[in-house]
Amino acid sequence: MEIKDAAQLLSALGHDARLSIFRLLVEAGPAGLNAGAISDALAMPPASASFHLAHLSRVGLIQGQRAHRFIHYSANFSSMDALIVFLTRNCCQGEACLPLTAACDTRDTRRAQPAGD
Amino acid sequence: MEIKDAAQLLSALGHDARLSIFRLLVEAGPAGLNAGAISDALAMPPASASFHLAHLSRVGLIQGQRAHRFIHYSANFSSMDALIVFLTRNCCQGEACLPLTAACDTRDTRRAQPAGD
DNA sequence: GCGTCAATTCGATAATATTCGAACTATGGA
DNA sequence: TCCATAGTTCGAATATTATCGAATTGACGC
Repeated sequence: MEIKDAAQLLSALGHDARLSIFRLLVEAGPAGLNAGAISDALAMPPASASFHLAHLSRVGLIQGQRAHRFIHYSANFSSMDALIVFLTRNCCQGEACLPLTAACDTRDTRRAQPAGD
Repeated sequence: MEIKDAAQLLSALGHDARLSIFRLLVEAGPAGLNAGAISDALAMPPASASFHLAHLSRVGLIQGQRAHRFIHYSANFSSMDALIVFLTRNCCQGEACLPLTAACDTRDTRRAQPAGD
């Protein structure tokens, strides 16, 4: 991943509405949610939700798949993964700079982490 | 960390110039770099660099400390750490969704990772 | 075909961010 | 005090982004 790609992803996430959508989908897991459920959950006008969903989709952070009359959106975990790797690569000259991230093994124990809520 | 705070950090990083600065400082480690070295390394006019440094500093992703005539900027690793935790919290319904991040233990082995460059 | 529901696109407005030369402030040395 | 250097702030043009009602497209059942 290059600077431009990473900046595009970060910029897409750097907005309250889009970050809320993305987090919702990240927590929803691979099954995802349809557009109506998203705009409903976040009390956002459908047109606004659609605008932001299109943006997230365009940069590859989420994807939508039509099922009958609904479009199910889900987070693209691998692009989030790549983004985190980009951010932390060659970091901090070998010091242990990310204790919370390190403590999180990206599996089930994460849910028990004192994540600083 | 709340949505608004995270969005502010992501938005700050969501710009080529600022992301380049931040990555430069992340790789520079705790010692950091002074403003001139940064604008020099990135071929950026001092006024532009200063504008972006101020932005990153305002949201807490970096900090500057004066030393004689220089101001040494360095990355704030703990805010990056908190941001990553925020992004990945309660994610993916317990599936192992972040293999690359998981493979990175945030210590010295990271530098040997096949990070997908 | 027609009505209905899910979702998107259009469009016009409003707000916010970016750029960077020039002027300015701060620090340190002669 | 005066000069040089490091860095910031000002300012004004430019560019980008967000908002969301209304119109539109697409899918389904009847």
